[in-house]
Amino acid sequence: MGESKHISEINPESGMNPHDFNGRMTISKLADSLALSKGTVSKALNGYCDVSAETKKRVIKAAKQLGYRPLEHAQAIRTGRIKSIGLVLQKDDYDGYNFFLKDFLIGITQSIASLGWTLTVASANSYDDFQEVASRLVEQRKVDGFILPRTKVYDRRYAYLTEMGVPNVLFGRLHQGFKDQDTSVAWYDIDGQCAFADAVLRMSNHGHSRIGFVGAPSHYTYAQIREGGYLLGLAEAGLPLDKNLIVSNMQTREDGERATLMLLSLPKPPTAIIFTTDETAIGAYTVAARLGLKLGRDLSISAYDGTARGGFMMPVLTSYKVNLHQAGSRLSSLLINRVEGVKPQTLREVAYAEFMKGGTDGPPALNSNQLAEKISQLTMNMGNHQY
Amino acid sequence: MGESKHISEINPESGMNPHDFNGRMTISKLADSLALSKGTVSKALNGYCDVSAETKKRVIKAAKQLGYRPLEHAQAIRTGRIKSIGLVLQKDDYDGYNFFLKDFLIGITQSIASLGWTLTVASANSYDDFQEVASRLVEQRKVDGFILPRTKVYDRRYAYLTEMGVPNVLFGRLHQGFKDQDTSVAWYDIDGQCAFADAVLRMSNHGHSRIGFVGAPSHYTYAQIREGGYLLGLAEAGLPLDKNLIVSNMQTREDGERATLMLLSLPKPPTAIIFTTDETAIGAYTVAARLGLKLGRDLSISAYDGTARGGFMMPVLTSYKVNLHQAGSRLSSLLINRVEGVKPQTLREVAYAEFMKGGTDGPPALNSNQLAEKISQLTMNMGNHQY
DNA sequence: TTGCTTGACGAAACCGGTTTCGTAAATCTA
DNA sequence: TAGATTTACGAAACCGGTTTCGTCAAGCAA
Repeated sequence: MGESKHISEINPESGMNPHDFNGRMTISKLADSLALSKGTVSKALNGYCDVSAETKKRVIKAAKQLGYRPLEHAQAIRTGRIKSIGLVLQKDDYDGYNFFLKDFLIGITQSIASLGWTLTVASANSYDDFQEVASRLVEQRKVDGFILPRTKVYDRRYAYLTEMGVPNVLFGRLHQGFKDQDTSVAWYDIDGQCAFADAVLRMSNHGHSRIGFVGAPSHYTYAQIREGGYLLGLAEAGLPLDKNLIVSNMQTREDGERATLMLLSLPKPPTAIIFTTDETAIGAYTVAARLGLKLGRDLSISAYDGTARGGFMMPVLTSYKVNLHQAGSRLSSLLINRVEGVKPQTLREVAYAEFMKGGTDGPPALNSNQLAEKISQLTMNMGNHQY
Repeated sequence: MGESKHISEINPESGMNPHDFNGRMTISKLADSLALSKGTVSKALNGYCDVSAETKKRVIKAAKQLGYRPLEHAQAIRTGRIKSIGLVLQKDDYDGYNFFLKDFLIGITQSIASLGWTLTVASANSYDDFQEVASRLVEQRKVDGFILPRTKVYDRRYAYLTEMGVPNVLFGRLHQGFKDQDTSVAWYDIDGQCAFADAVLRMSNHGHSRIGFVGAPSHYTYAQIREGGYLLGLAEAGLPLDKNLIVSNMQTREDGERATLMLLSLPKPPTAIIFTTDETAIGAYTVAARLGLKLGRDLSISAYDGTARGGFMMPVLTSYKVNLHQAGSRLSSLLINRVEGVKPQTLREVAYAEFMKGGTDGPPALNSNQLAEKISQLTMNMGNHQY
């Protein structure tokens, strides 16, 4: 906030010396060297049709030779396009993606770099804050559009951006009945349904008939989809649905502990539990250790995400691995298309998670009754004072 | 790559409707409403001294009322400042920070948002690639300077940027003898030396006299500094230095396993091991489990980083927690100062890691000889075929 | 041949800012 | 009070691009 400025104040100690870049090739210099006007050069480079094919070739060749690259923010003041993708991290978001954020970011940046686009990262404290952060970025033209990770069933970020006419692509789908669902939503999703159906079938094939499910907060679309997969899997395996075996709205590791405990305390406990996320599944390790149950034998579990920390556990957590590098890459590609005016209806993709066999699932050593018996003995021995 | 463009081609389906923002307050409109020239308004807003104090007040007030905010990339074409910080993620970087990347990014973005700066994230495949990525960002004026995480002893990124006159701030220090060390380096570091000296003292206070050390790749400055802390701690505790107790250049969890095994196979094994990173320390869990050693009793370990996955382990890993949110915040502040011409000599800060007591350290149940005895028995029983 | 298109380019306006420079009025000297 | 400075602002150039518009020459049909 300098109160005064003079020409002489230009600081020679300043880190960036503007003169370093005075040799930069500008469109005017390029035009001079071609004996054309800069308008014509601009038009040639941007593919306007009122420039002859021959001239276009000459210009493009010279541009390459002389290393001309337009200054994108100079273009932007006219075109309104800054060639930048926005990603807003939410501080209050409890996400396993944290563990793979680097993969995701590299996926995005690698795929956009060759197109001359960049990634602008911002952060918000909450969903409400998002609105402010996003509008600042858009008004300041820092960003042409947004990738919206962790889609909620009714996603206010999507609603807000779409209303403002700001391009966006969802990582995950919306609720079926969400307004404009059919016309203006672009998304990329990794299908949880088939993965969870598969998980149930695997457990069933191991010989489990009572299979529990630990769900995520239901405002996330993925939570509903994965639960749907669980139900589908039960149906396909010919197993009855027992609502007591479903615990919903679990998110943290501690939630996972509680959920595991609740399920194992049932009169007829499940011999296998399928967790919506690796995070909650980790909670089962603690409970199993306390109860003296061996995972993969006394109790089978499997999860979804395929995060590194599942691989750190002993035994390694059986899970479905999500390719976040690819997700970042595809999402940014979809968004760029969206910014360039492609209709959202055509910008929808589904990918699939990859099964990663760990050591936490296997044939049940005990049936449900035996397991209940064992648990009650064990907790008795422990004086039952912990629970 | 449209081969031709016509006015009529403006796509009404295009996501971003430029007209949405035509209502934006520009400096010209602001000037009109004040009956001043836009030059004067610009000068008033930028604190030039040839505008009367009264006019300045009027202008600033009106700007606030009308919600005027300059378009930063329009300013940039004249000033050369885009008010953006660059961060290049390296794909080949094996880093524990991955687990805290979100914290780090939020730390950066939160502290710069209020100043109107943004964060531009890019990625490179290697240190060589860094040069290309960085120069593209600078030439295109996408970025005013860089935060350089994971400083190496001889950091080529720093050398390159400094030579090009591009502002940068290191996360970590350089080697003492690095050229320009004293004049042109700005950095933020979390001091590992005192943490590792402290770790040794704690183990010593527990009653350990043979304390091992597992080091990180020595081209990282932090590896040298932390090892220095270990040596300092031994001296302070009055313990002799036994070079057999030091294993260097370890990075992954598997490295940690190997290192632990090597140390425990010594004729006089350490009863405590201090790991440079959480990552390598995790490897000790596997080895301890295999050998039937109870961490925190038969073998004590402590580490550094304080990553979440240390907290997931059982028992919880004793570690020193690094505040990456704060690091991001301070680094960006230092960089902005650097960009604005503050001399690097004054842009150096040290912070300290916080001790996090877990369950992996405690008084030794066995002395070194007893431990060796136990290990040899255990490995015998296992038929010794695994090693 | 004449008149009408069309093609291909340049001049100039424009985008939203910053900065230089000129100058009238106010203030200060002598 | 005249002359010299300052003060405070406007006009206009400028940054590096894009886009509109005018125009001239070539090509076309009548």
